[in-house]
Amino acid sequence: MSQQGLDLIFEQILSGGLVFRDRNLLRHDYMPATLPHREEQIRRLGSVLAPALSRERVSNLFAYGKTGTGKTIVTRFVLDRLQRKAKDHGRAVDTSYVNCRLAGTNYRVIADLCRALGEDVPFTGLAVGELFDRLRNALQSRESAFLVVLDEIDALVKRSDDDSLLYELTRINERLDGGWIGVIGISNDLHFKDFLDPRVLSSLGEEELVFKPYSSEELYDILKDRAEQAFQEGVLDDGALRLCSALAAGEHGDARRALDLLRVAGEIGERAKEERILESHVRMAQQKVEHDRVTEVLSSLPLHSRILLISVLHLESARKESSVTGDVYEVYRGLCSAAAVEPLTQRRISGLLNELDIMGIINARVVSFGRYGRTKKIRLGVEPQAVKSAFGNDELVRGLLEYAPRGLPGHQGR
DNA sequence: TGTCCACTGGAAGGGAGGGCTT
DNA sequence: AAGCCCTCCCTTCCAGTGGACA
Repeated sequence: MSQQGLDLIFEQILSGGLVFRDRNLLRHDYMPATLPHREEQIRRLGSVLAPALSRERVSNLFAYGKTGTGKTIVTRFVLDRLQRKAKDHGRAVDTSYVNCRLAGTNYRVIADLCRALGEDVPFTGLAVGELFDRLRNALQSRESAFLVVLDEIDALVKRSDDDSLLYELTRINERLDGGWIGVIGISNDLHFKDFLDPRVLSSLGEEELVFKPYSSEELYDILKDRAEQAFQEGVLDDGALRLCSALAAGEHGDARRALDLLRVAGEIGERAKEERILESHVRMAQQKVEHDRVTEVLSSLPLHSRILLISVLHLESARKESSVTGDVYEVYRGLCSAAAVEPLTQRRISGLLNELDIMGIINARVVSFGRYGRTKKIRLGVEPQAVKSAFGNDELVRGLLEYAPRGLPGHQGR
């Protein structure tokens, strides 16, 4: 491309481009001035948290609903307004937002909370009890209200199979006479409550807030609101907007998904130098969004999961039917020895297969063959081509893609 | 009706890699 | 440096299981 051509692209982007006026409005972390169809939840959450302004303790709250139903943005929205109000009136309200799935462990969640209060803590090494002490001391010395948002709180409980963190957090106020802590738990698993200790549940679930999936019409309103400012006038076809809403509504009313589709559709049109964004662009966007998700997940897989996935791939291309755990494990061991890698045990592989299943990369189903035992039937859940291209950069694994394990077709499936 | 297969999945624990306090 | 305590990733052990078969 000539330097002039490149210059032109940059200029176009700087002037907002032919398609977009401001594409950032279509990102899901963008905070709009209003949140359509969530007035009820905003009011409820606002009234639960309002006492914080006068330093009174607030009830803990538990918000649940599926992904993209506005839980996170509503919470952030209300906290943001609350903090502004507090500032106007010279009151101190500290807030912290932690995504428990990203944080990963109890330790890291509390460490994040400590840091939000200005307490410097190491990323590992301390006893959890010690961290709690530090958190308590920080709260005590600040004498402020501390509102904590624990997003994807279910990940924490399920992973560590231990809700002591939540128990301690909800009880921390009992031993404080200066500041206090209010917990807002967010979960997209509606059955999450079943995992909780009744004591935690009664304390955390003092208030409950439910986020229903958006309907297609509601999504349309949300998208229209943002699209009007995000796109240049007259660029976006109304049919494209309707299709985005309908597709996302089909996927449990996910606003995040709808915004992604719209943004990617715009970008596809922009790159093709189209003057209008039509339904066809949304269809292409849908494919691209899915492809990107798979590629991202695949490229973040650790070595053994990669070898395992290649084993499934080999079996599937050799047989055209689903394989069982034992067969997959055998091929996996073969590949490991070809790559001079120490294989993991079958128990561990069984766990990895479950993980791949949850991610949607394979489909695994427990079946019984009666006299011939009980096992998992395993099929690849993504396009073989996607696996090959995602692993293309991995020298070690790329060799295994070409490697033909011995005795594959002769080994009959049942 | 009992047996038996090929696993599944829970539980416990080891050890590597890390940091803290004394 | 020693003694703790943490997480992460893994192994070992083993009870449990659905359903075809004798």
